[in-house]
Amino acid sequence: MQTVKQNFISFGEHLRTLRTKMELPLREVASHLGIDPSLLAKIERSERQPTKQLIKDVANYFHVNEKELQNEFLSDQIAYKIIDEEADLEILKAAEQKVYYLKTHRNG
Amino acid sequence: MQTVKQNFISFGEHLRTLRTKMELPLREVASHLGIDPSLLAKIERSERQPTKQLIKDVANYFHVNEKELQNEFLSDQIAYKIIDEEADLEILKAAEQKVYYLKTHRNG
DNA sequence: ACTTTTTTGGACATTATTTGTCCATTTTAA
DNA sequence: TTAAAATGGACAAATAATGTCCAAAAAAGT
Repeated sequence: MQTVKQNFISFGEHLRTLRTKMELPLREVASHLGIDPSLLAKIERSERQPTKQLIKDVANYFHVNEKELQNEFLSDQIAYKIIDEEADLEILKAAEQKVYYLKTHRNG
Repeated sequence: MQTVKQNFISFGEHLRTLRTKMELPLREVASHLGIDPSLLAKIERSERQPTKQLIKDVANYFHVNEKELQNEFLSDQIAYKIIDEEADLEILKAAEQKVYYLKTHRNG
């Protein structure tokens, strides 16, 4: 049996899942991460954004892959942006092309 | 013959193309747009971001589609973000799924 | 070569946005 | 019903972005 990855879950929701599965209160986890419990709660609810350092700390604390968490957070940001700019999903394809273009044309 | 759309061109580059094709100096266009020539230059070079109002003004001034310019700018932002976070292009798919998910789950 | 116009780019004050904390209130569970 | 946990608003502090001014560099014109 393998884990089914639901990649429409936000970083915050994922974080909350990790925490609640271990039955830890905000207080406990926040303390280990060196932040205020209220801030942790806000991050879980996507009312605040995690810093890179926090993502790293979360990955260490819960023994999950850091890069995966980073990607998760980044895709959140992109999704939210598209929604509140009411943009067409087409722009993702355009963005992809731009990434290719920019990467192949770096330094010249 | 139809126009070939190169959608890896940034908003700024597009703007510069529009301006130079009409052989207008920064001074001239900036004045019509109500901004400093230096700011316009920076926007053309993607050193500053256009406001929504400016995108609208640009669309009017050059008689081009506003929504298209908006999308162009937005895809720039996403592309730049991916590049400087050194993120995997996979996240675009994840973002797309999140958009679907969030849109279908709005209000509940 | 000289002058004028255009463009670039740094410095900087201003404005806007985001962050993290505190604390009161609400919710949950014991 | 009381103790612990979670929420959420307010707010100061930190950070980031904006737009202007101006001097220097580059390009165009004579």
